[in-house]
Amino acid sequence: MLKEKLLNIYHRLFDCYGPQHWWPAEEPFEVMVGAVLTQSAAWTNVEKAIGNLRGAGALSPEALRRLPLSELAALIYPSGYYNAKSRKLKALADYLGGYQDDLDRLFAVGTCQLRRELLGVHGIGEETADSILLYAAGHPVFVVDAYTRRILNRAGLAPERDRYADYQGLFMENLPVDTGLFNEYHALLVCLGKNVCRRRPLCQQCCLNDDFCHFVEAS
DNA sequence: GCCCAGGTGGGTA
DNA sequence: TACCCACATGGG
Repeated sequence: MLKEKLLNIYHRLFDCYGPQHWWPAEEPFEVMVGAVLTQSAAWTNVEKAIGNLRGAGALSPEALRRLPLSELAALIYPSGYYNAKSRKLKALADYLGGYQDDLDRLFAVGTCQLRRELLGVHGIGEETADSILLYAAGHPVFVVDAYTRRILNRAGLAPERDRYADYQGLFMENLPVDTGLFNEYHALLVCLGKNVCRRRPLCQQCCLNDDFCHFVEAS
């Protein structure tokens, strides 16, 4: 029942919005940087920050390690929380140094161990770790973000406990464990979240007025 | 001027 | 474990 609902929602979203081609980045390291910078920030601001990094030739672990903290903060200024995020990017770059910046080697680490390691890095929490696992490393883990929670709650499919792992389990225990599916599904949820009730949380009123019902409640 | 965006870490009870 | 708060820019 739940399996069918989740798959139904996915197919409706895909039919409406089409493939999302996530993550919007040119290479895995850019995905990792973007995953940190997008924390509680609008993606348009993140794009500016990444553009600054690229323009400064700072879009590599080695360059980030070499760059003074204050200069890094200045480059990522548009993404907000620039002091906090510059420290986070330094921590990420330091961590990658332990793998000689060899991302292929890093991504070859088992999913569970890699996730534990990522969570041990300052500034990488569950969503950021999973975004890196899925969109940079290609491991089949489902990413849970604010949109995912809101939409699931609105659909009456909220798990018993309001915790990251419980939302994640809902998808991973009821869908085929498939990187491509998880990639597209999460991207489509974000797309729906941005297109519906953009200026406010999903609510009773908007459910009556927008196309949210079309995707979720009718599933 | 106010609200919010693809969160996380640290402190406190 | 469960809250609370700091962290900050830019678009609607």
